[in-house]
Amino acid sequence: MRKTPPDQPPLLDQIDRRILAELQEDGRMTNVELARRVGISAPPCLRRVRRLEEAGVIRGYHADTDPALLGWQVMFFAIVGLESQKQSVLDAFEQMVGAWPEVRECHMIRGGGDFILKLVARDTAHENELTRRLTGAASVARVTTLQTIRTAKDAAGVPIPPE
Amino acid sequence: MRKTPPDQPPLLDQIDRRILAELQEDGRMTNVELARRVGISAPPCLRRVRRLEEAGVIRGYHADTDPALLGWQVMFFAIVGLESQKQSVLDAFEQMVGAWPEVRECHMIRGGGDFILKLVARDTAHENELTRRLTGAASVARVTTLQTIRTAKDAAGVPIPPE
DNA sequence: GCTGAAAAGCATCGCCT
DNA sequence: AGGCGATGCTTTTCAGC
Repeated sequence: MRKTPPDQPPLLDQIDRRILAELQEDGRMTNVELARRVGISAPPCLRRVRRLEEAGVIRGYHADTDPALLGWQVMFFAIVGLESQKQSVLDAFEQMVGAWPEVRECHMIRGGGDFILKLVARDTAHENELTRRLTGAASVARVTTLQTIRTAKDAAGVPIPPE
Repeated sequence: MRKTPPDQPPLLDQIDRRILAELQEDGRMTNVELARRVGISAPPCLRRVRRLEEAGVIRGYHADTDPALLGWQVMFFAIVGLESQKQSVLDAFEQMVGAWPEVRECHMIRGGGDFILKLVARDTAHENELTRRLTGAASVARVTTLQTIRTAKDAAGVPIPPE
């Protein structure tokens, strides 16, 4: 089957893409420097950045901090299976782990009733305690943890395609 | 090169912690606004930020972009087991996936010879292709993929403890 | 360590091409 | 759409506390 829709006027042109790539790399770059790098002057560059922010393409800017230097020596993933796929159970689980500061990410997995979580812990004892809290939580059927011992890659953002 | 950190006294005081919490939330906040929020004037606030950057506590700043709006409709994790735990095999695998733009994170897992990867794909066909590329890569023994269908939480940075 | 003033640089607006 | 020039803020340095 052929592709259905003809391409609309590209919402993002080449300059927008370069802006996004630059700001994903250094989100605190000044607008003047950004404009210089993408080859336009500062005012239209700022207009483009604002437009990208308002369109939701840029959702925000965040400092990237070193977990170990802040006392989070352990990072681990947890794959959590629930006993039910009822919406109310899923929602309750998301709400619970959403309130735990150690849970940094929570994604529902295709297939039903499973989640993958990314967590930080101060040390192994803390990790064990968090795992026990997960295992013992309401509606949790099984928990598998994967402790990371080395991060070979941790890239910001997503690839910006050349198009 | 080796550097011995001479830090037994609290390297981070209460103000530093508030600076980190604010910049994790909004990495593009002006220094004047940051200083106002943490209750000091701008010059010492800027000095503290520079010190945190130079100490490696702040590793960088990144724009947070919307994957779906940039054409990455699928996010998934892959748990990859290798056939060997030899260092040269582990290194070769890390180097290979490190060069794939679709691989956003690659963590070695405790237990030996396993990795967890976070990837983005344009669509399900692209996801399948990436999975096949992983499965067929040198030294890869098994691949389990977990496609995310909903992200309930995706927090920036790490918790800043009150201490 | 902090404050305050001052110089340089930046963000941002209005207007023009 | 992009660029130029003007204005007000912000950043940054430098004194002095």
